[in-house]
Amino acid sequence: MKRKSKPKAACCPPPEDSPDLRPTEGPQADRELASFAKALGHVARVQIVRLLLRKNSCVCGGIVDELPLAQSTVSQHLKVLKQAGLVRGEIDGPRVCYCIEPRALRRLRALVGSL
Amino acid sequence: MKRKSKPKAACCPPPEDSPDLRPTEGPQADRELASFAKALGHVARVQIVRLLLRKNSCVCGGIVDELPLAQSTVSQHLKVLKQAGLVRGEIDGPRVCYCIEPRALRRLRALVGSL
DNA sequence: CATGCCTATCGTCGTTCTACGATGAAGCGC
DNA sequence: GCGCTTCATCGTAGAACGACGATAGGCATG
Repeated sequence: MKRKSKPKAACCPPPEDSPDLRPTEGPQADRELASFAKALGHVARVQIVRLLLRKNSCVCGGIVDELPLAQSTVSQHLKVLKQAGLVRGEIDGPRVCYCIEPRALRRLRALVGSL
Repeated sequence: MKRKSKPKAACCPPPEDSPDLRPTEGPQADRELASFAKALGHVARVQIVRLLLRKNSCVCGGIVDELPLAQSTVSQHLKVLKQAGLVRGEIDGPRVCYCIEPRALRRLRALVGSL
């Protein structure tokens, strides 16, 4: 075998279209929106999200190659995105596969749409 | 006359529906989105935006009464929102009338929608 | 003109963010 | 097992943020 021990077709789950019943207004929604917005409040993190969307298959730390930032800095940005729930990381052997969390993205769109 | 010297029906312009031709991707769009997101990356500022939307007529510093923050702090948050282009302030006699900038909001929705 | 209200700005203090290099932990291949 | 790659974490330094009180300016009212 060349590289990957397990092919593991996709670490990123399919879109899945559950309706999401949570309200888009009220104090809780405000906190949610602020949290998402804060996570996206840095160009590097927006670029990471865009990168993960473009290659809908998830890139690992190949993100580092795309950004003019040190590996540790990128790792920190990924941590922020992960804590905000926008991104998920899955361990795949020696590397980590990051991908967008579609539910969070839909939630964000709903919250922004409510403005 | 009791209070206001000029009735001045609305300092907030009508919705106006110009198409907005700017792209929703690319480095410039990333910076824009990050800038908007940063401005909304604080609960108080989300609440201010929601407040200004609810009373579509624009409240002035009555915002201070609605938030558990000092007047100077609210003023700073308004400044951030204004610099991000999300909000506009118009001087109306002794007070200042703030209102949402609909174009910015639509732009934000478009940018988030492109994710 | 003097007073009072409303707002912006200044100065400050503590916290958080952003970036980096260095170090550590985990897994794969030889 | 040994080394290599990959990623996270630590420690640090400088910048930016968030909050406040105090202060200053603008504009109505008296």
